[in-house]
Amino acid sequence: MAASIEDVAKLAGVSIATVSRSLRGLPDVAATTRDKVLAAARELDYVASPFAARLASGRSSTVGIVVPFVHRWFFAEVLGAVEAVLSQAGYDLLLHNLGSSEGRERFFTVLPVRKRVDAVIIVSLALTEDEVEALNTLELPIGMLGAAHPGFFSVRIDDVTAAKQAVNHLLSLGHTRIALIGGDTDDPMRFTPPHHRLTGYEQALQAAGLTVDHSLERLGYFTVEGGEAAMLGLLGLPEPPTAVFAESDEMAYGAMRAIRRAGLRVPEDIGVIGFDDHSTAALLDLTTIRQPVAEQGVRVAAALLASLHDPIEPTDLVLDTELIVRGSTVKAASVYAES
Amino acid sequence: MAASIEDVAKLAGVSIATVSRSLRGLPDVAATTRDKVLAAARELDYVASPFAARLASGRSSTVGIVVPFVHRWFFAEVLGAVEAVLSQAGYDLLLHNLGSSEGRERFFTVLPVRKRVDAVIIVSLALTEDEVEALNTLELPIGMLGAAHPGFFSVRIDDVTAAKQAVNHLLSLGHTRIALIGGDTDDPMRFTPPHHRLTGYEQALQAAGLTVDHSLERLGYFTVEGGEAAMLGLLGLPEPPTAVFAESDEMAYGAMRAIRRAGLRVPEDIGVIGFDDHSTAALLDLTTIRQPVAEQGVRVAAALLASLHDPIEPTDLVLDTELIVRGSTVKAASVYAES
DNA sequence: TACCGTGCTGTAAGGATTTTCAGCGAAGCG
DNA sequence: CGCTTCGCTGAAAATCCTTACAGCACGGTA
Repeated sequence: MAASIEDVAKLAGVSIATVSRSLRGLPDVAATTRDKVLAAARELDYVASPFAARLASGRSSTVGIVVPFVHRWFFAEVLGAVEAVLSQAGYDLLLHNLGSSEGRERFFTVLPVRKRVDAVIIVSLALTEDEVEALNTLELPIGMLGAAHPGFFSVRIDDVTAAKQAVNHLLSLGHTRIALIGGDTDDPMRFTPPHHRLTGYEQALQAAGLTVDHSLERLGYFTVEGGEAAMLGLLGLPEPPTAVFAESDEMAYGAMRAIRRAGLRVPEDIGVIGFDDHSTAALLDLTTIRQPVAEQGVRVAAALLASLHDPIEPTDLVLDTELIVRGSTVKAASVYAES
Repeated sequence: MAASIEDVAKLAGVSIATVSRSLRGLPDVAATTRDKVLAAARELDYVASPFAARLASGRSSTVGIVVPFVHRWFFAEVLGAVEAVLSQAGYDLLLHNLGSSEGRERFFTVLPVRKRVDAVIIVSLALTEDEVEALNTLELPIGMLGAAHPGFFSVRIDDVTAAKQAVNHLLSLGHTRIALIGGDTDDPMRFTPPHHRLTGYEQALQAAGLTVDHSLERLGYFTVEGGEAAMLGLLGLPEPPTAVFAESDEMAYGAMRAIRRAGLRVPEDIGVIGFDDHSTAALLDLTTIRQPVAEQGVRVAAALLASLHDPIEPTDLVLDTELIVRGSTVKAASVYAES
């Protein structure tokens, strides 16, 4: 049988109230008393029951995180960063993986985090008004990552600007026929990136005095296969593009594969730029836009922890992205492209 | 203010005990009574406080999962599978990411899952006796994934056999000088795979009547860079290998890069086989050994849930691996290898 | 008719903390 | 020296459920 606070109190010769205070490092405990308590606790190998503590205090020492797909690189990376911050602060992490739009719907109707977390992190979801309302009924600090919503604290990158960064890089190399391979802007999961990156793409072209050719915009799935299919479509055009901006590295990989299978070279015939700086981007020598993934995770987590003490204002923190130039846009020592 | 069980009882005109029973679907409640209670609960938007329930019942409805590095592909994949099973059963998932050997040590000394989970899943860790002892003090059902330990339930693949599968494939192609690029068998994180795969590699060679040449065994990091460095070493040998078995797809990627940078071709000059069937393996046209990752997750999770009702025996469940032949060992339409 | 089981329901005892409030001795102050 | 303040400690209420047990009404059995 595990020891209870009463056993510790008895052994230390104090009341349970004093044990509680000592163990939690509260003030108003004499140093000698505290030492006695700590010694007793150590001897009995005592740990407070978190559930009893949570029930009594009303605080759960837990934060919930909601991600669309844990197994995808971006989300797994975020999760790792968030977990590190929280566990170090003594907080538990309650993971909710949506997996599909049904899962998403279930989450927002059931709200399985109710009465069990102190704060919630929402990753990469563009919230509907109903969802916002549902979240508000929780009356908890909410942190968003990778998307923003008025009234909520958020950490993200500026997808519009980042997309411009990508397109401008292609423009600076002299390309004028630049295609876009992106995610479906009508995606039921309502990711924000596709929409914003498409906007950035179009704005960059217009700013350069080019007209937007919608036949060069291919929207589909956020996967390698999706990128490949989209590229095949582009290659079939009477006048194919000379460069492609893919909204994710994975789509870029698919595009590169399609280009090479068609007997063309990257970057000589068609330049490719991706987005994310996925861990394999360097390997595949893909030029891309790097976004600080772990940092975004650390920032939301830290902000939420802080908000538990003194409420913070719902700011929208925008982190910088960085252009990483590699061999898929600029002729260089591209291992896979060399003969 | 959120409604309490008492409010529901009052509204439904029954006692709180009946409310509790009704809401949890226990028998011994008249159908009409239950309906009244459910209606009242719905009207008040009532959800039981999990902490009060846990304190009163002694059950936590939570299972803890311990992974070395969440952000790595394999673990993220496992996590997703486990979460799906648990959340569907109404269980919470408490994530613990070790991150380093210090993190590992901290976990096993502090045992942060104490008094807060009903079961624990340990992923890919070869446990020391001290760690086993620590886990046993928890007196909880323990499930292992990707490793086994007598006395514990486990789900895994047979790394020795899988490694033989890989080497036999190379042998069947006529290779006789086959190198190994693997993980450090003295890794402080004590992953099991490196050790077993090395064993399988050696056994396969011996079974084929070949002598094991230790200069062809390169053990380092489980990363792209590690694989590349190892391959460089092999290429520098007086008589380089004609084929390489890498213990992970990522190391295989590194090896392929090193080979191509040296001006050699895959698979014509050197064949490469990996391990895992990582999501990018198809993209890079890498022959590999596929292991059922999600299935392992589903199996442990399900087994542990079952063990909460009636204790199961500590079986060791071994799932099959599968050889996936692609262009890195057999001349085919390898996109990146073509001139 | 007396008795017994059956099917439901309610009462009340936990469960293990946190936290409020009262209290006590000692020190400080005038 | 008397009174206040301060520092520390303990008693007990509060947190919100689950569950053992007792009890009640009713139909069935002997």
